[in-house]
Amino acid sequence: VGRWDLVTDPAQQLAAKPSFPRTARARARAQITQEIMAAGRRHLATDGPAGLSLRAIARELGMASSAVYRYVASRDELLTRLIIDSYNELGVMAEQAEQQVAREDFYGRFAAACHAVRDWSLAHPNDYALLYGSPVPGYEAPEETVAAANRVPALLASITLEAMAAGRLEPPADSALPGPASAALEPIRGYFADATPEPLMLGMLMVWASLFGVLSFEVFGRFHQIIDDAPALRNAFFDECVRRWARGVGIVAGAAPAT
Amino acid sequence: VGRWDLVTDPAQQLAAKPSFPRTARARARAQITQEIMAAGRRHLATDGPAGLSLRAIARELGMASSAVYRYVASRDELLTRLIIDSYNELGVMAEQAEQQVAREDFYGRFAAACHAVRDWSLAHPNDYALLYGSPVPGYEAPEETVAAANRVPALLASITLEAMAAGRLEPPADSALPGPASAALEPIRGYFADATPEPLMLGMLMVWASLFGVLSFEVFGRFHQIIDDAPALRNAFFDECVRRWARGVGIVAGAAPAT
DNA sequence: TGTACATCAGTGAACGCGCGTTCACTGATGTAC
DNA sequence: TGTACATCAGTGAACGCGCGTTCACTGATGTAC
Repeated sequence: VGRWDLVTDPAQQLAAKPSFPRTARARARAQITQEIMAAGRRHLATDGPAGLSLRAIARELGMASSAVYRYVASRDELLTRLIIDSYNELGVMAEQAEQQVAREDFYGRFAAACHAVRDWSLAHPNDYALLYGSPVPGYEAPEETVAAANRVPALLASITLEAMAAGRLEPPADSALPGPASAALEPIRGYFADATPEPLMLGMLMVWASLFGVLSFEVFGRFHQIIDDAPALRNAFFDECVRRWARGVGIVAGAAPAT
Repeated sequence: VGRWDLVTDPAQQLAAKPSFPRTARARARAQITQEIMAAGRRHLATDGPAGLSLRAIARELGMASSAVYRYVASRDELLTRLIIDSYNELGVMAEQAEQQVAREDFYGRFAAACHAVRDWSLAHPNDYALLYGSPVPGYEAPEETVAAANRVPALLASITLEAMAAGRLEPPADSALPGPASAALEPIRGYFADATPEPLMLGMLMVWASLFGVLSFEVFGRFHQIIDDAPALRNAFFDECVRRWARGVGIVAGAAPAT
């Protein structure tokens, strides 16, 4: 199914460092590093990325501000690590939820992934803002982040592509893309099999963007006084969105599974 | 067409203050106020909302930092005014573009509005971030902003509703919403005529969210290495998005205008 | 098992910077008679 | 038209706060022989 599965395994990333700390020092180091990250995420949650401060973290952990530099090279490096962590946490959430649905229930898998993304986003609004909100001024995300960032779109795409391979996509009556629109997809063409129809590729991109469009609105409070705040109703609204997104790529709820 | 036209007229807002400055003092005041706002937007553009600083603005205008307080009560007040200004600028852009299309060309009007929003967003990425990016930590947008914020969704909705009234909507085969999804729409029901089908209302919300979802991705650089960076191709991609959004609410390109 | 040396965590002071906001004050502009 | 008073713009110093990062240093932990 192409290059989508380039997605890095978080376990693999950790394995880059010696797999388990042997000495007391190494163990302490691992633990404190984690405490720093956790404190960082807590600060993110109250002050936003611009307010993330090494000094504040040091204060919270009861150490001198200079001591943090034993664990983290700079504020930007900490940001990068927090970003990668969050992307992976979100990705794992979505992948696990999707795994628990019967393989041939493509709509169910799609919906499970979307809902998992939403649940994580609502539960971690500031981590969400870090990933999908305004870029942090003066901070340029390094390439290490892209693999983690791709997990969710890769998951949604692979569900769709598997459904297509299984002949279970209800082809939406989309005519071929006009030339320039087709050319616009050039950078990602390599990710897909040649047989993948371009309108479907475009549909997948739109699903991805729309999903995070709706979630941004919901997480950032822009649905206030527009959609009822009650969680059950919000959820029902989102359900309808999922249904339409799925339909947009030809995945239809309740389509007869292979018997 | 309901309450959508509650939208405040920016001219009206200005008219709250004496319409035209008579004395030299008043004229100077108006001008300097505008310079402060302009400098504010420039700073927003380089440092983001969290970096908006009254001192920096004062420095840029060559005045003492305390002098700014003659014009602006606080940093938050300045933020609010910048937000309202930006919303109105964006709204005016979209409305003007939409106005230049023949009234019975509903798809054209819809597309013109979407493209105008996009053009403004790409031209003013940091103003865009202020309006549609992460909320500014510690800042709560006051109610005065909502009227201005509603201009764009109101415009898109009114195009759709006019098309419906003109019998020019190709009704998408959407079944009625399930109960909870229907209940979720309660807060906005009053904005629409009773005859407005609920799936259409939901469709309009999704258009709104998806539009800004795609724009956030584009403005914040998340399409980099995914969609070709060439402006013409980006534009073609967006065109396709517009087509699908329009179709989602039953507005079809090239549908025969009334003859 | 014991010792000598290297590594590393953590300290506290310092540098140099920025911020929002207040306050007492000067001097110019506007207004009422 | 001229004068007396009120209004307002703008100053500069100050308060109290925060930040990232560096540096020389102490003392504990790890390692090679």
